[in-house]
Amino acid sequence: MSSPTKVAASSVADRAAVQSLIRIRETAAHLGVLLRPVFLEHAAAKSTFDELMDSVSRSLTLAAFEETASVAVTGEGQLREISGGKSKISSVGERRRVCRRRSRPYSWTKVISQSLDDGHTWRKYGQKVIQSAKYPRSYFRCTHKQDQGCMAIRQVQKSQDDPSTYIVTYFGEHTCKSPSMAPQVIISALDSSRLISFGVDSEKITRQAPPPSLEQECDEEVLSNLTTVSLSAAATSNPAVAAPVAPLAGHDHGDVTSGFQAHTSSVDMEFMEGLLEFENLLDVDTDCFFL
DNA sequence: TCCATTTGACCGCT
DNA sequence: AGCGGTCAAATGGA
Repeated sequence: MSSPTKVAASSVADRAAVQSLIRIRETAAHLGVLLRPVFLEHAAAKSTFDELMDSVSRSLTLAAFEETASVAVTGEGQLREISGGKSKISSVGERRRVCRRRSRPYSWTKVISQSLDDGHTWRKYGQKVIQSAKYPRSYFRCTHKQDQGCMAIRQVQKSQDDPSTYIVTYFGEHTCKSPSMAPQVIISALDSSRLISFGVDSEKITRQAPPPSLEQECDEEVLSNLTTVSLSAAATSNPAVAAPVAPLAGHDHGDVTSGFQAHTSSVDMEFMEGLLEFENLLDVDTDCFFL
């Protein structure tokens, strides 16, 4: 164990490095958006750009992990109190749970043009008008949260630029055993490889996500945060991601796939919307580790 | 009657 | 204090 001071210093350096990488990626992502028409015509330009984004993403992921790890080592005493702070008990009584974790450091975003059917069944649990956003944001959780403790969550919002497309942000991974598993981005923070992998790896899914108790929402969220998801340009070259799933009638188990139904066609992985989430990695505290 | 969606209110985080 | 995420009662459809 290194001294807390030393680790703290390196943590500051790591953080600065990560922030620089985030800026780089932000800029590159902007560029990517601007060059979209060019990419349509020049596949080579697209693949080069993808490579660039991939490199940045990987660097960012690794740097963020380093930073996260150092926090994990030193941050024991700085654990944020989950249920602490203001625990207002409203007149409604104890209807509300005090413990609601917000931190979801790992996410990835898709911009999809027609279908929101990703092969999973989602249940809408909220909708919110977002400041400075034209369209409201809808909140979905996996239908199997109750029966299988699946903590996958997604947010859907119409694109302001192109209302015919939706910006879908996923949080956590599916641990449910849905027969219509869509490709998932899976990695365990405890996985020594620390690599980003796209595609289905059912072994990892089942192994890393012990079915949590349904009454332990807070702990469940900690578990879900263990899933490291990084949006990588490599995803665009992965057919499994580019062509998610066949519609397969959408409804398995008799559940209704929530949201705006249509048929899947093109799925573009976009980085823009995922960038800010990545910054959350900086704020990831020891909640993400079993300590 | 059951289940998904809607929506206002609550609450965490910055 | 304000914004965004979540809860849960109300509502509606099958």
